[in-house]
Amino acid sequence: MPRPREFDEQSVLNAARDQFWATGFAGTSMDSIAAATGLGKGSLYGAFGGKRELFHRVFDDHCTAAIDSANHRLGGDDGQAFARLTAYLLDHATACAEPSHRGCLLAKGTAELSEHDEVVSARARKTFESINQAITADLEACQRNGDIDPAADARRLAGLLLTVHRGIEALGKAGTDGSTLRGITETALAHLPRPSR
Amino acid sequence: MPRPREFDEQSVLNAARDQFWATGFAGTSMDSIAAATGLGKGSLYGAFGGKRELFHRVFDDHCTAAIDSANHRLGGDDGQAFARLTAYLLDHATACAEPSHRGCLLAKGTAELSEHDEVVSARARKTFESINQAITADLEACQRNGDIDPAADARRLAGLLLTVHRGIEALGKAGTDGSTLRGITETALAHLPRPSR
DNA sequence: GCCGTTCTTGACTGCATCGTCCATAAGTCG
DNA sequence: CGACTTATGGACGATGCAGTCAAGAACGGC
Repeated sequence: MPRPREFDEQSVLNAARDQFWATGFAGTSMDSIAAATGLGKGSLYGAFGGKRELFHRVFDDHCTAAIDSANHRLGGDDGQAFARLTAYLLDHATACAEPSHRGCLLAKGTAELSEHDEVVSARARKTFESINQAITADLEACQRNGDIDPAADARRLAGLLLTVHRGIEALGKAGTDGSTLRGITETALAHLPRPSR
Repeated sequence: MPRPREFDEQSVLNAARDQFWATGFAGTSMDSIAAATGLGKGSLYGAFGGKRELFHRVFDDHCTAAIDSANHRLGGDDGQAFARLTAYLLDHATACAEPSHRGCLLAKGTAELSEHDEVVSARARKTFESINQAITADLEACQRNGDIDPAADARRLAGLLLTVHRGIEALGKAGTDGSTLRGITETALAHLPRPSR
């Protein structure tokens, strides 16, 4: 019985995400989002509630996508676990050095809002934890494959690699070049404990 | 012959820094800075030029302080280089987990503005490079002291440790607890190459 | 004491912004 | 077809914002 929505919710969320991504939360106006999506502001407020709620929604979707990507890229149990880990981290280093790379919305949003918005910080924390688990599972597969010392604590190593992942993001945002970022990633991978054999 | 300034420039800069630190560049108004310092807006504009110039000034001072701190904490050549490095990184991990820790202005400013402000990104890049050099020098001292494999590439290792340093900052902002952050730091230090002896 | 120079204060301008409201359009069910 | 429910789009009000300006205050030199 209701009148159906005329817009595609997902594409509106994508447009909003791009705006927040480019100019941050405080730097983005609802008017600019309305202009970017073609919607009237009434529709925006009616559908999403307000600026903060809209951001939460976008942020949440983005975190989910990041977790899915990590699980997808690192999952599997076919003897290629170490190669997958290497590719995951090196691709990230390369992507972070792209001039067009806007920096992870996860990082930007956390930096800007986590201090004042518990919703954002809790979501970021859970996201990091999920990515950590994905890396941990991959490292455990590496241990079964004989690529990593089975005596090592996979979870601690995963924490270190996640930290490097986030640090690469931070350095990339300052414009550090891609070969440097890849070199750092390679150094991190090279110093993982190998089986003593 | 001119009328002298009534305010202390440094304390005004500190107040402005705290405002930017707490609410970011876009989220901070010149009115709030004026209120925090007690100055009229005319004085602010007269003394510093404008919002962006004021931020640049604050950011620059903050970067200088970060570099000085790294040099001071890591410098020396007395056989304690490894202990200094450990303390530098562990203290940072502890500080990042403090609820009151606002996250490094360097990280927040870079995340928010580096994409659109070449002055900020260039300054951040130089700051990272300077800290990298301080860590490199310390690692070279470690090599001379026999704490690190002298065959290792100190500069590459320093890049990795700087990345971990920045990554800790990012995780801390999401509220990761201190023991986890210290554990990651310890893991990073533990996997540095020791002399083969 | 007087003058010129610089600082201070706060009012002011013009514009951006958040969020609301309402008249209207577009559907659905009976 | 008509009534009802929901979406739309733009105007609107209130507030906030960056930056300017003018009138007066504080100082050093003469």
